[in-house]
Amino acid sequence: MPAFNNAAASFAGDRHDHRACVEVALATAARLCLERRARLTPLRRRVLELVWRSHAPVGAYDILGRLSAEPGTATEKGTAKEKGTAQGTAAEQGTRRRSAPPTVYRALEFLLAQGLIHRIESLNAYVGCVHPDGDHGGQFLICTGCGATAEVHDPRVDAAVARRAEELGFAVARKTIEVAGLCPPCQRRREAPDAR
Amino acid sequence: MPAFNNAAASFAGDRHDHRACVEVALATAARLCLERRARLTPLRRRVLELVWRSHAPVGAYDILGRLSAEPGTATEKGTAKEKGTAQGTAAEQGTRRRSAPPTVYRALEFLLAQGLIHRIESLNAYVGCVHPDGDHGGQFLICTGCGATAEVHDPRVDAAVARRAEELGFAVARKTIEVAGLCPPCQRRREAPDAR
DNA sequence: AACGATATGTTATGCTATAACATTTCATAT
DNA sequence: ATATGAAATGTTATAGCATAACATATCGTT
Repeated sequence: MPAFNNAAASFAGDRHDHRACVEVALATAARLCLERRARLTPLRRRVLELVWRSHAPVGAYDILGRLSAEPGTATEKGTAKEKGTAQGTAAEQGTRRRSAPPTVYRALEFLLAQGLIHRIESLNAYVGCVHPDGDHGGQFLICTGCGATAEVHDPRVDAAVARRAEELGFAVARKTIEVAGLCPPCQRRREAPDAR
Repeated sequence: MPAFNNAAASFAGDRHDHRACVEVALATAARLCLERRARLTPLRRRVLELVWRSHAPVGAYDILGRLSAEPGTATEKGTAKEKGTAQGTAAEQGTRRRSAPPTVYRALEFLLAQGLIHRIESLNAYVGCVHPDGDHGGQFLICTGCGATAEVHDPRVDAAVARRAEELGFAVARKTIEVAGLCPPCQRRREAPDAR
C-alpha cells in the first residue's frame, strides 16, 4: 500500500500505512532542504516527524511533551563528537533533559518558513503539508469527530477568493481557509454508533 | 452621511461616520435580542459597543482594559435601585472596579451565539458582524497595514467550498475564511509614503 | 585554530482562555 | 409584594499558547 499524501487519505482512518506517509514526508523535506541549502537539523527533523505522526494537527506543547518523553534520536547531537558533559549528565540521570517552549516554536517557525507544515489557526495547532514543493496557502477540512485534517487545493476556491478581493481592490497576501465538519467515517459513526 | 455597515466601508478609513456605524449596530442588536427573547444586558451591550468602536478586530483583554478604564454606563446597574454598597465603594475610590477575564469572555460568548460578532481566528480577536440577521459564517479581508477588517459574503466562495467538500463527502459545519493583505488606502500609503 | 553565523538552551514573562464556586439580578408565579 | 428558581455576573485560581532576552553550543569557513 502506497503512502497517501493526499486529501482523501487523511480521512481513511487506519486504512492506510501512515508510517509510509511520514517517511515520504521526511524524505521530501530532506531533499527540499538540501536543494535550498536550508538546514534540516536533527531537532527540526524530529519535530517534523512528530507533527506528521498523525493526520490531526498537534499543538506545540504536545510536541514539546513528546520531545521530552520519548527516547528519540534527534536530541542526540553529533554521534561523532561525544563531549561527555551534557550528554553524560543526561545519561547519568537516565532521563532526557526536558526541552523548553522556544525550542519547539523555533523548529515550527523554520518548518513553516520552508512550507513543510501549516498552522491551523482555528486550533492553534500544526499539521504536515502534503505537497511542500509548490506555492502555498492551503485549504483545510477539519473533522471535529476524529481531528483528522485534509489539505485540499481547490483552484475554484482560490479563484473565487481572488476575484472577490480584486473587486474590492484588496491585495491578498495570505489566505486562511479552514472548514470544520465531519469526515465520511465520522458521519457513519454518528448515524450508526453501534455499527462500529 | 449614512452608516456604512458594509464591506467597502471598512476600508474607507476616517471617511465615514463611524459613530453612526456603532449606533446602527447597537440598535439592530437590541431589536434582534428583543425578538429572540435574548437578554442584551448593559454589560453585553457595552462589550458589543467596545467591539464596534473600530473596524479592526479587538482582543478580549483590550475590551477588558477599556471596560475597567472608561467611565461607561454599562456597569452602572439599575439606575432605580441604588443600594449604595458596591456602587458607593467604587464611587468613593473614584475608580471603577476592575473586571476579570470571565466577564468579558462570557459577554463575547453571548454575542457570538447571537451572531452579533465574529471571532477572527488568525488574530485571536473579535469584530462586529455587519448583518447579524442572516445565517452565518463570514469571509474576512484583514488589512495588515491598518488592521481594518471587511466582512464579505461571496456566494461564489461559499459555493466553491461547498462543492469541494461535497466531492470529498465532508459535512461542513463551520467555515473560517480569513484573507490577510493590504486594503486600498494602505496600498497607496505603501507606494507613496510621503503623499500622506 | 580563530572567527562569525546559525542554532539551541535557559529563564522569565506575556497573552489568551476557562474551571470552579460565590453572589447578584431578573422574570415569573403566587 | 415577595418568594423562588434561573440566568447573569463577580471572584479566584489556573491552564494553554507564545515570545523576549540573553547564554551557550554548533557549524562552516577562512
